[in-house]
Amino acid sequence: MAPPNSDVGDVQRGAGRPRDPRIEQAALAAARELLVEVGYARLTVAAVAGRAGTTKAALYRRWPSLPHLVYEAAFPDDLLKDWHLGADLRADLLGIVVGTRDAFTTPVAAAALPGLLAEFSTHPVLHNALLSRFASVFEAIDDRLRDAATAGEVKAEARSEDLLRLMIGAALIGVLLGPETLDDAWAARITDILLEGIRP
Amino acid sequence: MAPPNSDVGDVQRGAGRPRDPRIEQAALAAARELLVEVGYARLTVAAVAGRAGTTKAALYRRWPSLPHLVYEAAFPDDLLKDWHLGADLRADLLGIVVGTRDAFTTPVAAAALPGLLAEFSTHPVLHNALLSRFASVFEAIDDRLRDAATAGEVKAEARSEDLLRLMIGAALIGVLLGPETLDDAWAARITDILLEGIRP
DNA sequence: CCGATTACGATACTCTTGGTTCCGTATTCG
DNA sequence: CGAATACGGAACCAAGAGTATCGTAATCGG
Repeated sequence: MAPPNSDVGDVQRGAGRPRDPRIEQAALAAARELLVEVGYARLTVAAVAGRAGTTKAALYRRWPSLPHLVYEAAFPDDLLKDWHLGADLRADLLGIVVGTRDAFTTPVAAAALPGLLAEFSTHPVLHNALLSRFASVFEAIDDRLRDAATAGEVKAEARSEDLLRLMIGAALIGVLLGPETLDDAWAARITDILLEGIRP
Repeated sequence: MAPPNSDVGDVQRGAGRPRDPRIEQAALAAARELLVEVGYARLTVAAVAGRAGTTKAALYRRWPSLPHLVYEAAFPDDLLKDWHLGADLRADLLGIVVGTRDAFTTPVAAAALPGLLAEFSTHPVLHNALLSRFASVFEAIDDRLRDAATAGEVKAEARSEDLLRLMIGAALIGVLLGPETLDDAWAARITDILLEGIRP
């Protein structure tokens, strides 16, 4: 299970000189900066190492490849918070839409997302890592929808997985096409469509 | 305006030896095959040239870069057809959902899409080229929605751009997560959600 | 304190690949 | 015929991912 580390990479040390923890942070910070400055395509390991004040070897000691580093830099563990579901159904759905949008429209996330999506076919580990980020969301929305169904608020056949995919897809398309249109009014409109779409 | 060629690349010739038209076709076919066989990440120019029975130079004479070639191979002009909108609104929307899904779940399109999305930040030309593929769709759905609104079938505030993005996003997410779930039942469910979501 | 182990910075290195250039030859236009 | 362009073939260049080596530093177990 490994200690409270990240989704990817890293093993456990027993003896020998310990890793300098400041390097890990410096590397992630450098990657974030460079992602925004030069974009995913022009991001090089040497540049990250240089800005972090270390060397490529130190980075490859921590991450198996550049995409792994980028993933951890752009999608830290706490990116998706819990949204205290359970209040008004519309508020709950809106919260998920807004939360997904916010997670994707961070400058660093927006810069990293297209490139990472492309790497997913080559690095299934990363694919699963990002998916697992949404696992808790899926479960939450699934429960919430079930409750709403028994309460007669939504159709019984409504599938939480359809709903979640529509939400994520809308946010993703927005990022790929230009996040300037993803304002709060957009979130409200999307939420309304989806909510009305699953009412009985 | 250039002759009836493709969205990207190509200029006009006046004198000199004409290009062998079979090379263009052979290259596109080779690219399609290799995309499916090895994926976008492992697709190399040399491999395409080799399988097409020509050389890199001949390819770079036709396309400014590998992504341009891949784009033309994976998203030919006739990929998105018109759907004879105007009948039943639900049938029209379902047609768009199914059409988008089909366009994205082609083996070659599914293999090329993630990689191309990543290149869009580096090659705005490609970005616009793919977007223009949907321009006609957008216009058609916009008109159709306006008619439906005056007929009282949908809300007046319903935005065709929201609808189209939800459709494309859902199909895209499906491809990125695994197209095996995008069957006709899926298309029907998505269509129902969206349709009910914009009813008055 | 000692040996084993691992990390560190620095550097050099290998290998792949996108893209360019040059060659001699072939084809078309005017 | 001459200018222009394409062709296959091959060499070439530059960049960058990832690996390896070296001398040094830090930590652990004994």
